[in-house]
Amino acid sequence: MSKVDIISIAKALNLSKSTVSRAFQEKSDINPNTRNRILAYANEVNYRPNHYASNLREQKSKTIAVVVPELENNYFTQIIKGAEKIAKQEGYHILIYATDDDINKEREFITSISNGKVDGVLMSVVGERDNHSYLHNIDLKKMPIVFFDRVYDDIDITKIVTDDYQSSFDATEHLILGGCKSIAYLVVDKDHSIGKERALGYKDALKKHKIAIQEDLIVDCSNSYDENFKILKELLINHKPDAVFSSVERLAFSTYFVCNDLGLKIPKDLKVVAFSSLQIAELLSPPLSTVTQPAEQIGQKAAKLLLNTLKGEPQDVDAKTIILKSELRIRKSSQF
Amino acid sequence: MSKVDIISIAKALNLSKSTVSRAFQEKSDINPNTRNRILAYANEVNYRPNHYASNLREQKSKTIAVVVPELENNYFTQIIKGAEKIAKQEGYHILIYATDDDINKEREFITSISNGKVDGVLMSVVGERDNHSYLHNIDLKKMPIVFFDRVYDDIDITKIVTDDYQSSFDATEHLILGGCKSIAYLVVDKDHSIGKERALGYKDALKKHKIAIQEDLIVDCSNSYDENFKILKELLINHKPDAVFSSVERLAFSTYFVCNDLGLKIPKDLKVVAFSSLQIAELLSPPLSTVTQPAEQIGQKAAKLLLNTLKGEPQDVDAKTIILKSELRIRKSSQF
DNA sequence: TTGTATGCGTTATCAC
DNA sequence: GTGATAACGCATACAA
Repeated sequence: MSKVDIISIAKALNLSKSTVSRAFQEKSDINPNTRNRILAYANEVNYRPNHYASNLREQKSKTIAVVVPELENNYFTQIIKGAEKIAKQEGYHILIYATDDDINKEREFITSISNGKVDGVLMSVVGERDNHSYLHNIDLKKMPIVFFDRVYDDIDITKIVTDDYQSSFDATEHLILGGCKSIAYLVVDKDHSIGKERALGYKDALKKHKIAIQEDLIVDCSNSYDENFKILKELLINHKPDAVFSSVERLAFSTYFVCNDLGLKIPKDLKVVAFSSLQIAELLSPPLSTVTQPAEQIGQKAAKLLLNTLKGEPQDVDAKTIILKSELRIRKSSQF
Repeated sequence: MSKVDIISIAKALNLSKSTVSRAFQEKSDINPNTRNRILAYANEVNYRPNHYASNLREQKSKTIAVVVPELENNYFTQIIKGAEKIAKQEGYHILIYATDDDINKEREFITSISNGKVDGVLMSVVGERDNHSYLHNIDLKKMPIVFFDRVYDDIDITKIVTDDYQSSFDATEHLILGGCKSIAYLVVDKDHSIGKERALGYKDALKKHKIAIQEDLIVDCSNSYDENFKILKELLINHKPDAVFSSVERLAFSTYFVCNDLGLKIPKDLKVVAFSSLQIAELLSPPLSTVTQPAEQIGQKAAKLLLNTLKGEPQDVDAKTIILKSELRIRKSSQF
């Protein structure tokens, strides 16, 4: 199989390579006949335009990156699915990257792709606590970024978030109205914007109902499954909360495991509500009450905004931060 | 921010662009001092090598594609995670594509990336029934492909699979030994290599124990959740199997939903075992017995083999098809 | 060790 | 409507 490029095609057909190139462009003044002749021959010799070359020439790769904290989470895979759907419509491909909540990985990845690997980025960031000044070295005109879900507030770009404060407030109030007096709040990174927003909703709901905020019940967990198991076991044994509200899906799973271990019954001994987009929440034992974010919609919206930017359409300045609504789905784990 | 490339750096430092270029290569006879001088300046002006250009020049993109049937499945995300881990070590990036079990999407994607978008591909294919002759037009020397899990038998490339026949046999025998006489087998695409392998294990286990194979109990499902719900409801009502063995995770979920709908109790009224890598299988109601494939390991192995090929290392001819072992994890859903 | 020159395969700008 | 030619930014063979 010898190299087949526009030059070899041109030679075979006694044309110039410019004409051949033109045959593959949408809009160009080329004779329909010659175009067909070229297309037919190209098909015959199985020609594919060379991405390396056209990327260089056009300074774009028709690829966008999606950066998420973790892949093994329905929420993020649904977002990716949503983004992919939109991207595909426009002929874009998706580069995936999981940061595992490590700011170094985030920085290294964004930096490494910042000159010609992708045309733009959708990102849910690692954390605010960490130093994300590396972003100042990125030319956001050249490689636009759209944040979703977890964002850096101080970076002035388009952001898609959900109404974390309100959902959190509602979920907490739901527990209070059912009679809970001692509600634990689980978080992975207290200093993170999302953790903070959600914590605020939780606290304000407590305040509204005149329940004292106990710092002992605000539990900062880790990324290690084993550590979390210990932390939560300690919580349930020593502080005996009557409910757990988890701002992170997997901490709810850990809570279930700890309850099984301790012989605690959900919801009798402990109510549980969690941020989660798990599609089989209904099948858990017991079915898990969730704050479910519109994951696929987030992915679609984010991708649309990014692609609009890439197309050079004017940024909708009034909509720098877009807020989508989550849904509180009450199931047996928080039944009274 | 004016354009910063090796030429502008060269000018600023009174060097030639080749020298500057050399500073960024690992092995090149460049004076350590000049290299440091270049690196320091490059860092100062925030230079990033241009991927478009170096890709074209080197005819590689340091990117591999991972093609999976679906993203919203722990099994595949774990595989991606495994592949990503290996890829990252070698400085490769990952392009993700979900085919949604549509051969057209598979063909279009593979074809579209086949000239310079990626250096190689890891793929779990859509199906055998479908015409996959498009692969003959792909230059597998130029863009090597490694199949995993679901493969096209007739394409002679490296494949990573699990011991589907044996796992299926074991799972079925487990149900028989517990006293089941009427075991339904759920599959999505009967003609698919995996479906066939798994069906064979199921049938041979029945044969060994002198249980007649009933075609009515071999149920071909679809990709639509609603359709599957109907199909399975019909199965449970009209054929009253005492066990269900699902070759696909999500069909087990559907079975759970149908049982809830019909008021059937698992495992009392129906035992369930399924191929699944769900990490919270234990938390389902009831905990789901699974045949669990070594997902992350598959991803790692596949990536390693592909990267070895890309490095030009000799293919291990004895290992064209690598078989990894799955694990039967018996939980309450198939307890007697 | 460094500089010069060339090409990777396209697309775009001109002429014709 | 078509052809010649110049970029795109980098990496290498070769010369110095």
